[in-house]
Amino acid sequence: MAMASILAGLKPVIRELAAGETLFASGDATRGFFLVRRGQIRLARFSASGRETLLFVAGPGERFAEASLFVETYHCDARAVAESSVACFPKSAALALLEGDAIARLELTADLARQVMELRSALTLRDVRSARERVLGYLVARTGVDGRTIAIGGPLKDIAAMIGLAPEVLYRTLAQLESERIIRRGNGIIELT
Amino acid sequence: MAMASILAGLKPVIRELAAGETLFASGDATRGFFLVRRGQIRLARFSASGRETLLFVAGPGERFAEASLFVETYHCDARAVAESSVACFPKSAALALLEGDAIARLELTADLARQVMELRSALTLRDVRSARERVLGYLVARTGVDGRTIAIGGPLKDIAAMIGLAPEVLYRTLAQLESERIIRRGNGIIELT
DNA sequence: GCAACGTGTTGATGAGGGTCATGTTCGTAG
DNA sequence: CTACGAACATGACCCTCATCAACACGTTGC
Repeated sequence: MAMASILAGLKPVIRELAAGETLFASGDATRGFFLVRRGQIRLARFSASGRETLLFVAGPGERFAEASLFVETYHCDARAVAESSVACFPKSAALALLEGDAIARLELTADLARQVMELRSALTLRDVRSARERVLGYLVARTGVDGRTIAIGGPLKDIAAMIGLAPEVLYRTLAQLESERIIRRGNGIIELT
Repeated sequence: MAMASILAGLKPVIRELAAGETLFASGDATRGFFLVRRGQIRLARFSASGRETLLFVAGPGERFAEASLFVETYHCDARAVAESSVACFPKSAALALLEGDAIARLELTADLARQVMELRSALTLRDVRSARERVLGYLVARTGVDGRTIAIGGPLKDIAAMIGLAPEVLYRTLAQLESERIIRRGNGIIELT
């Protein structure tokens, strides 16, 4: 991951969380940003009326609350869905690194810019109503340099969640595309024809 | 807008585009990032098979291709949907400013972080299947400091597009919420009760 | 004044994906 | 080797949202 060399310059504090435990709450003073090592952290916001808005569910390898580096208090609640382990990168050290190290600075900015691009792509993909077209759009966007093959890392149901489809619908759609010879599947690989 | 003071340090090149005109194409050397002044710019990617993936449609006041500052070539096509005017902020000047000016640097990074947060919120909102809950989630997320009122800028159909609903569905949902006394509407304002 | 246009609004309809149920395959722990 | 669970797969049903249609309303143009 691009952030590795940045993170290497910081001393994260490892924090273990039980299922349901709160990492931080809305209004708390920001301590820094986090990286999920194990488990899942759920970021949500509660409105005045008590209604909950789910913002993000961070899984292993994912960072969250990066934007907290630039604000004084957290604007959402972070709670562990399951028993989890997170690395906490303190705000002061991260900002100091951002001030002093030109490489780290460019890297963080570039990484954020890349995230913006990816998120925009993901968001636009959701505008595609048809499951068939959405799946095809996802596959096309994820083709490697040859423009034909897609490596499947992890279970299909995760992909389904990522593109906003029920797992069954993704299974069905892939099966249909395969029967129409539009894709070929095998061994963690999908190939467009 | 947060970027205003950054942008002030650069000398944008104003470019007028006719409807359908191409601003840049995939593979072109990156010139910088852009700000839409008037019209709409459509960012899309074409796969090897000719299939198109829509990435983003930037409207007035929106920037795009910020990530191009950190890569050598554009990874998508930018075409004007309608007759448009864009400001082009040259890559070299933006990067130099990012190197030299600590304030501008923090501002750009903070702005990108904020965008990441917003995009994540928008993406998560799409996971809400029910139109009713999605609209409520959007409203709650957009409440001002009082936690009750939402200012409506622009037509409702734009909001519908933003949250991924057909305009009719949004009209209906708002009407229903109003009839249930959950919201009140009037004069470009929606109030939660 | 009227026509043209876009937004907002509501009704009727249908297709498409969600959900539930059931079964199969595969990997892994024991 | 077996047992168990998770992912994968597929069938059936249903509900919801997209779509089409018709219309009201305000604005702009001539």
